[in-house]
Amino acid sequence: MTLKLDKVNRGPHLSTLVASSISREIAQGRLKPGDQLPTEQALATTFGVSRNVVREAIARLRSEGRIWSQQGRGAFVADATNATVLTIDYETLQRADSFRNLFELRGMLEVQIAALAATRRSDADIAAMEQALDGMRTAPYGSVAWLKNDLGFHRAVAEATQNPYMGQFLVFVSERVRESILAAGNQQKSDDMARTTLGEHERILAAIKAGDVKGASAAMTRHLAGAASRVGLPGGEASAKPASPARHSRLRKAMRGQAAG
Amino acid sequence: MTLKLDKVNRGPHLSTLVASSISREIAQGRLKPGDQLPTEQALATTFGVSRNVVREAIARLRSEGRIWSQQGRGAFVADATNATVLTIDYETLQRADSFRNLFELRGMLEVQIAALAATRRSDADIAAMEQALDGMRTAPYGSVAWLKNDLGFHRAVAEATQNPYMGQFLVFVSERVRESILAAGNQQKSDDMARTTLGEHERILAAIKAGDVKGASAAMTRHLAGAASRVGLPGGEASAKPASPARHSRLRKAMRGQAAG
DNA sequence: GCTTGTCGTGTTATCATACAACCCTGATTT
DNA sequence: AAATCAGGGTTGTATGATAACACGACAAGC
Repeated sequence: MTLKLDKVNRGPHLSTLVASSISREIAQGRLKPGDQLPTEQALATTFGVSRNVVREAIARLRSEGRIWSQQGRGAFVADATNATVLTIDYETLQRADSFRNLFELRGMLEVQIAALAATRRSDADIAAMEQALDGMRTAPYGSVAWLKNDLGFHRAVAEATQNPYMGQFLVFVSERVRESILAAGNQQKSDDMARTTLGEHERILAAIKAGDVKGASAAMTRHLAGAASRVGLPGGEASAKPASPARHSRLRKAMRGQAAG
Repeated sequence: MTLKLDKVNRGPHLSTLVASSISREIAQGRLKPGDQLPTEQALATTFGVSRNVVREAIARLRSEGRIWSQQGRGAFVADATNATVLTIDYETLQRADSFRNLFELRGMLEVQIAALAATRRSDADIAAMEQALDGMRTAPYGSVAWLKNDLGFHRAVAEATQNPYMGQFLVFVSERVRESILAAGNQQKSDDMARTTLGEHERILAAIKAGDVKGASAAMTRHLAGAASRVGLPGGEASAKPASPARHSRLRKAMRGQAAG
């Protein structure tokens, strides 16, 4: 497990290995923005693969905005801000602080989205939320169907903002959070949890239905606090509300260590 | 005259065209999750390109989590939630409502981030913000250096939350907003704007420095409202520019026979 | 001196072909 | 009937070749 990757470890495709190898060179600063990559032929020989595989890796990195290439000149490392895609790789997801940070981001989005949804929801949006809630009622807690409807509810809330990017971002973050939970693997189920969770959702729906902005965000905040405790996070800090101000120095130190990874 | 070359020629690669074509088929529902894609050979002949090009496109879509493939079987459309990357394609960016929606999302993030930053900022974070502000003071309004420091300020605020994902998401959204502004192409500069914008930033910094949560979010809200009016958002909207006439090259011929886009 | 045109070299973009690894199906064998 | 094996189809990889393009060197012309 200490071995990072040299030959056959992760991706079943050689192009994946080549791509992550180059990607790591960039992330760790051995290839700086503006630097020219070795030629495809050179990369092919150094990696011991065909030029075709190298090209697939390059195509992938180019689509991610990490590099750009021009015919006749070569391939160059792009500026970090030019990344056209937002991606969170699987490895960092498995870290405990990543989980907490992602959850915090999700909470920030959810609370604001709930407030916005309360002002813009349509009848169709309400119907979608109710349908998702029904799906949760009939499915066992924690089952695939339950999770699907849970996500569906939150997506319906996001779509009630009439802003498609809200749902897009929220689903993306939520899926990362879910993967992170699965990676941690510490979830215990009980009928009690099912009832509590359902009740939280119902309160959110009621507030949105009533057009109660403050009530919607408050209900969502409570739901997130409950969800946090259910997955073993220290509670109510999920919202954007300030928590204990005394702890930020210790927290900062922890974050500095992470930034190096 | 200052020559602007920001408009990069988006993907003159055949693999890019093939990838977005397949991607569109998925997005518009003609290819549903679980469906099997045509074979690489079939795609190559229908697109009129070599199988190599198709493979680069497939590699790209696979890295985005849109499809998955298995040797000996074929390639299949993945579930939408399995997407490992969040991407906003260039075409939708040019629509006026996309701009407005993105701006709204950015504002939601910024305001919450500012509030959180006011509770968690460190001395180093403050220093980074001040440095960015200095950079804005010495650069002409709207110049590359000015924009760089503007983004740097907001990134510094995001990093003051001690949550790396905040900066990651905010920068991503902000860059899309900026591209969207460039696509619209209607920005007028004045020294007045420079002073106003700087003042708004200074108030944000002061509130964060003082640990004033409500003040920080209020100052950020004001800044965003000002920025919105400066890019002509509230009453008038960013004009939707018609697509520039595509240069006629051999490449486009490969796209014929493809569903109308 | 300076510009302009041409050419050669190196690199990427694309094409074409071949083989290996693998999956699936169905006939053959046990 | 069950296990085995052969065959075709598909993706994964390798290899070689050609076209398009960039860039510097060099010579020709002013």
